[in-house]
Amino acid sequence: MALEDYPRPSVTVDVIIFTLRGNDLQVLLIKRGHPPFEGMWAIPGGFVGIDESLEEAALRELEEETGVRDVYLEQLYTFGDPDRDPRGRVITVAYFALMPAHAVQPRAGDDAAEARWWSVYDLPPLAFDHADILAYALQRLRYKLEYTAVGFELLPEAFTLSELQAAYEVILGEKLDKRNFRRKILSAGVIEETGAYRTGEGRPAKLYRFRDDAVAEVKARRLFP
Amino acid sequence: MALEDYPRPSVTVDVIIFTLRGNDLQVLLIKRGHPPFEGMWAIPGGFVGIDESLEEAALRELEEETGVRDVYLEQLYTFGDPDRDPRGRVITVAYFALMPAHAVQPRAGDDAAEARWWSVYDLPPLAFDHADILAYALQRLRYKLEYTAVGFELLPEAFTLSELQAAYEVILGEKLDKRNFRRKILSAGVIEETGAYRTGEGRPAKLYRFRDDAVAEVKARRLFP
DNA sequence: GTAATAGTGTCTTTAAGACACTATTAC
DNA sequence: GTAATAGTGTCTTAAAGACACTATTAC
Repeated sequence: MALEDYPRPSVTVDVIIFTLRGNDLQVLLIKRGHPPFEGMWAIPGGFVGIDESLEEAALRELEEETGVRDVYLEQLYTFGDPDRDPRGRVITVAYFALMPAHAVQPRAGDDAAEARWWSVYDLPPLAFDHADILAYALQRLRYKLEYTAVGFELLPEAFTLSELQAAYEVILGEKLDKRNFRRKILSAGVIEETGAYRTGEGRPAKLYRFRDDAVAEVKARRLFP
Repeated sequence: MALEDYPRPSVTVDVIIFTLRGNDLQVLLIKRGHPPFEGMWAIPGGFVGIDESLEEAALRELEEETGVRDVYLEQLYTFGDPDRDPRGRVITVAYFALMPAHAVQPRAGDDAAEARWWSVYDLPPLAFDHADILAYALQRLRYKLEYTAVGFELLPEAFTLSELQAAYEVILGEKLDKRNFRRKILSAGVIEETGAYRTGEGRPAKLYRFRDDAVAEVKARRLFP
């Protein structure tokens, strides 16, 4: 039996793009310029080219929306409910991306009337099943934050420990103890001083950078030894 | 632009079916009865029906190969390299399933000449990119074993602590300390005595069962507090 | 000096990891 | 009794979590 004998679904990639702006965790959404769900906000995405890998398609969409290519990108999950798109059978492979806010000025792509950042804590109604996809992406981001060093992907190259702590607090949605936070992050050996300081109100703060030679994954505590 | 204006790939699901047999971690493979890769071993799978969700397709494949439906099933990853299938563009959504060995007698499905269990530690050459998929599935299984209770899905309803420990050892590929293992698993509160004993050679052993009301996920040790 | 933010140390509790012997059964 | 397997406890070390004050700057 040949490939053509089976009905083929359409396949898209959707890319949830997270960033930190103004001490808030935000996500890039586009306002749909065409039906279905015209005028509603949606996760940016598009069809996978027939000669393009899934990751290439995700990188292409990312670049179309943000002009940026060199960021953290990870496959999240594949959503394939038969009725998730009113136009027909569309399976979407969701990715999520992390980028520092300064790196990017959002642009509206072809199909979008408008593109802007939204706080993950104050989202508009979303098209398709995109609310579910975004909720899952946020859960995964929080989870990874706790046992890997992906958090640094959201910060500029140099940052203070207070800024880093604030980033963790806004993503996790909880307050952290300053002394424990510093002890743990410094003993993990994943950051180093740049030698410079950030001045402003109050005492100047040491600037740090992420060490990309650092082994950034911590062994989960085993449930069973 | 309508859906039909974009070229559509074929979409399949592949299901990596793990079990424990004879103190070995094994996986169900089928011998391909048709080209491409005719005569080679492959992960069971098939095309997604046009009105079928991805999970339904995976459950259907699972049932075709094993006759079993009510087992642990989890989406693993979606593989979509443009040249992973010589017939054309085929994207596959991989799932993995865990089942106790006694539950199942493998059956060859339509496309398969033969189906049998293989030790994950002694696999034949595999068709397509299935060696990569299987390696990734094994990595994920080991990882999940350490911080969730999925391991029980591979065991019969009642088991002894020695059997449970042997299962963990064969999956993780390392020896575990008996006293520490028992202390940890009992204090986790995820199993309970059935009241019965297993007799055989040596001292009879208490039988346990998994408590499905148990909260079976342990907080990973945070890299950052 | 005041306001604002950076930076620092100790104690308690909990879990991990190393380690060796006794108990119960069939024969 | 012997062979075979089940079952049990303690000590040391490492990390988590709770907790409050001093240091440095701009004004």
